[in-house]
Amino acid sequence: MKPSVTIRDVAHAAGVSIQTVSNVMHGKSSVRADIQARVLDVIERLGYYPSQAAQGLRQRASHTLGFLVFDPNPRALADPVHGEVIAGMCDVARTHAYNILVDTPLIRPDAPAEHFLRLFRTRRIDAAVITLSGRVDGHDEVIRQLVESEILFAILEREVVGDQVYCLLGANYVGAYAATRTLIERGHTSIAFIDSLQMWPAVDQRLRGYIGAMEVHGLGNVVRVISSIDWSADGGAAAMERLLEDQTRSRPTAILAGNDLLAIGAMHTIRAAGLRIPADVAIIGFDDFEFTRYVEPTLSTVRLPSYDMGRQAAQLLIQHLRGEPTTDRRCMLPTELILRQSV
Amino acid sequence: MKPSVTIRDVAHAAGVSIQTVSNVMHGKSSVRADIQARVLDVIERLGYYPSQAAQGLRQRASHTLGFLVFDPNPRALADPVHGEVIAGMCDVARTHAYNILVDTPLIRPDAPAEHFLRLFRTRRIDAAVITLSGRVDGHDEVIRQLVESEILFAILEREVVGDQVYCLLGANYVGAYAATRTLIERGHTSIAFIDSLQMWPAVDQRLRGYIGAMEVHGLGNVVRVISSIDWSADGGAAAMERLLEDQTRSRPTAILAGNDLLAIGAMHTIRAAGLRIPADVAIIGFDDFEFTRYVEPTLSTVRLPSYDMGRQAAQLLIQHLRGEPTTDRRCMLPTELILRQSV
DNA sequence: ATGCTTTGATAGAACGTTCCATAACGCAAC
DNA sequence: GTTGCGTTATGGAACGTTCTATCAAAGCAT
Repeated sequence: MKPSVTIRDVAHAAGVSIQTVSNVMHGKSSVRADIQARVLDVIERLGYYPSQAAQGLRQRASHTLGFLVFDPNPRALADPVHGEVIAGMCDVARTHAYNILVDTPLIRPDAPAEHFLRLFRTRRIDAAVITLSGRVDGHDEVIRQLVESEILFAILEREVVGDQVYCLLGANYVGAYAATRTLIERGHTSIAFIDSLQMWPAVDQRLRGYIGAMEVHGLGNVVRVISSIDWSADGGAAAMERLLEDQTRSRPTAILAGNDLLAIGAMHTIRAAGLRIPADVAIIGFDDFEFTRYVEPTLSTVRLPSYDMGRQAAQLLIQHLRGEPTTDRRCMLPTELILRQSV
Repeated sequence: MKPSVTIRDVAHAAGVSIQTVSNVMHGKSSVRADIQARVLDVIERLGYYPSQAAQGLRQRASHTLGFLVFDPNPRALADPVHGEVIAGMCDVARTHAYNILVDTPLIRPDAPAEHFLRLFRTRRIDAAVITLSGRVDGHDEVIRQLVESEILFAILEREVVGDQVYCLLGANYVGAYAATRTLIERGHTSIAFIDSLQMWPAVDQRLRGYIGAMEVHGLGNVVRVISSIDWSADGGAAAMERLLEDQTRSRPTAILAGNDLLAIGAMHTIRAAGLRIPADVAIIGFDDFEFTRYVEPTLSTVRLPSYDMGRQAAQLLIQHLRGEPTTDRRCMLPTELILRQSV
């Protein structure tokens, strides 16, 4: 490791003061044109890059945003949805000379938010995008601690009130409404919704969107909801079985599933029962997982704006950090209905 | 933002010197037990967290590893394989008090590696795990620049020589060999390999593993390779069509595909031709994409140790940074053959 | 020429930590 | 009571930058 070039070296080589070099780098104060050119030339020649640590120390800012996934599963970061969020954050961060740090916490039951808070307290990150996924009991407690710590963060798919909190929400209600309406417009009148017992706030809105559309189109009295025990394909398959076995009501001709995994499970059950998709039963999922494009028939779904959420969240946080005015603390981003063969 | 507690505050409140507090935090030099207890108590009470920036400045180390994806596609980070690597890195990093910074570069044709190098030069990261994916012409040039810059990094699925370079490789040869042997053991004698014209070093090894197994089992004269134009499912489907149309040779009864996307495309073609999987044609893919578990029939595949690669890479880099001896610069991790319904 | 404003350059003090060398301490041995 | 020695504690410098305030020079109207 060769000793690195400092601002002092540049100043000396260019025959100016340290401060002048700093001014040239930031363009804050005005510098005479010929001196500026000389300094820039020296910077280029010596290969000077300012030390991030020194800048951070002096400016009391790390110019780094965190992406923090609160999930006990160590592989949670591999979720493609998270990947899209990170990609969106990176895009925005890069244009503002910010960096992205990612982490999943070591969850200690007695202090669940400790690991996250440490990143703020040590001033490793200035702000963070936080998402709580997986089955953890302490979600509300974590949020409480984060809000209490007066830390700047954005949270995905959750309504949280706080002075320094931004909420990024997908338009789950609208998405489910549009999906349901589309099914109705195509002539379906018997449409069921596959829910999950495993809580996830965004899905409440999906359920409501489904119910809303049914009611508006005069189908409020045939609303039909069945719950899977979890978010797995197996759970979806089991729920679908119960739906088909129920002799008290006519077989649904269309399904809206709470997410794509439930949908894929339901598809297996439907075909195993000798029914055709979409001829006998049409189906729409939620989330646009990668596999929706590769199953047969390809699965229609409601796509969440994960990438845009990442972009928007990073944008808001950086604006806030710079003291620029930001739009509302609550930001809803549009979903997209993707129709494929299953409808 | 309330002013943060500094080491000076702690020292003052505990009636000791700054240096003693530092010693207590790091346990380097020995501190008398009663004083240690008193200092720890004050740290706890005041909520002292050392400033990462100040530590980094003084120690000339950021205690941060980068995960850098060289890919022109801004959403490249959303690739689940990358997600697994990140997750693995995070796990290891956390236990050593390191952090993970992720980035994709803004690729300037004249200076492709510039964006990465800047992260090192500004001492934002101490080392990095680098992966080059997607179709970029300048891959070799990037690697050349990185090696030349005498930077510490690990690279995935690529053989690179350099004093400060670690290569993390999946056992592609062995994986392909095992998959082919399994097919042969199940009685297949006409086995084709679907390759891709789009280069990707790891796949050369897969092809060789296939050929190797064929030759060892006396099938060297019926080796059959067909190339897709790219890594897409459509490309795989087209390649499979050509394979079926070829009247000069008997129809293959088993397929080994260069990756899962090619495999999924091939599956569509096979079924469209009225053939059954696996009864008429068995198939094994590569990479274990998520969708392999949800297609029908479920796809057998060779799983790469992405998560372990992330772990191992982070481990090696941190050891190197600490001056501890490391194992070989070239580290090959085992693949896993996952047999599902398609065989 | 004189005073007043503007522009450009600079010196010196922070920022919060760790490294280095030195000083104080306690205790046993002479 | 001095000497010697190992153990603990500390003061001051350094890390590389930016902030604040000051100062010199130059421009402009009177």
